[in-house]
Amino acid sequence: MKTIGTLAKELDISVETIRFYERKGLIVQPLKPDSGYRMYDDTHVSQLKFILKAKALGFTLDEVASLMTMSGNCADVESMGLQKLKLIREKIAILQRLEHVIQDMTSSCKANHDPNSCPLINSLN
Amino acid sequence: MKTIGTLAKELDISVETIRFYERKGLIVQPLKPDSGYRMYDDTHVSQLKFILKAKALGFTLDEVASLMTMSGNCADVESMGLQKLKLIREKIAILQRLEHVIQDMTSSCKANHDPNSCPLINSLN
DNA sequence: CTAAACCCCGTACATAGGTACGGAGTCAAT
DNA sequence: ATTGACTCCGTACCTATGTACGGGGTTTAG
Repeated sequence: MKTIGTLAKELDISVETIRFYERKGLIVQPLKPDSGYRMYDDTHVSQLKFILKAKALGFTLDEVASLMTMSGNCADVESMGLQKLKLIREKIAILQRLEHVIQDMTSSCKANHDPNSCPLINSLN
Repeated sequence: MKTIGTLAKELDISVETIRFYERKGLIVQPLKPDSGYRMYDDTHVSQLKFILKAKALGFTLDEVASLMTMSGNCADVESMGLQKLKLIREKIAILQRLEHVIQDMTSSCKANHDPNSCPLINSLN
């Protein structure tokens, strides 16, 4: 059993973040003995690790909450994963188009020798 | 000379957005004759188009503001473009890693026939 | 002339995911 | 027993980019 500060240090997040997740309903408030202090055990640790991993995969906190209640239904989980995958691929496509546009623009800057004009700016005009 | 509503419609943005850009210092408040109404001409139109194009390339409003004052210095503009390019490429790399991870996870969901466990959830635990 | 449509300004609200603050209670070490 | 570190709670604040509201003045069409 550890206090919130110890847990926070262990997971490398802030105390406030843990309390925030609790308020959001992502984790249940743990037992608070006489002291009134939250006391956490390994169950809480793995719950929080789950949240952090899912977050790292790009799931929003609301989605993480869904994932946690969904654990029984693999099909639902898969569908959520596929949806996220679609979103990720769309984002990649957009960014790659931007990459090319800006690549071209900066290349023309590099090739430019006219001090009185900037091709990048010009292409925005 | 057009009023703010006409301009907004022409650019397909809201009146509030134009006023917001003005407050942010991206555009200068235009002349306001007797009526007190903002009156815009083609200069304002092209300024706003510039902003919208730069925004579409992923520049933040603060960066757009810099770009607008930077127009004389092509090297500075290029450097900002390159910086943005770097950021875009980093984002792409992260998303591609995520893409593969989630792809693998959902694939193992599809291959799963155990109704009592979900590989995606398991890999988060 | 009147009513609808438009514009003014300042301010509050929205999102997502936290972060910070302040006053009070508790715990651990000396 | 005191001191410093820790925790409690509720609430306000933060970023970025707008959006919405409300009470008032203006313009324009009929």
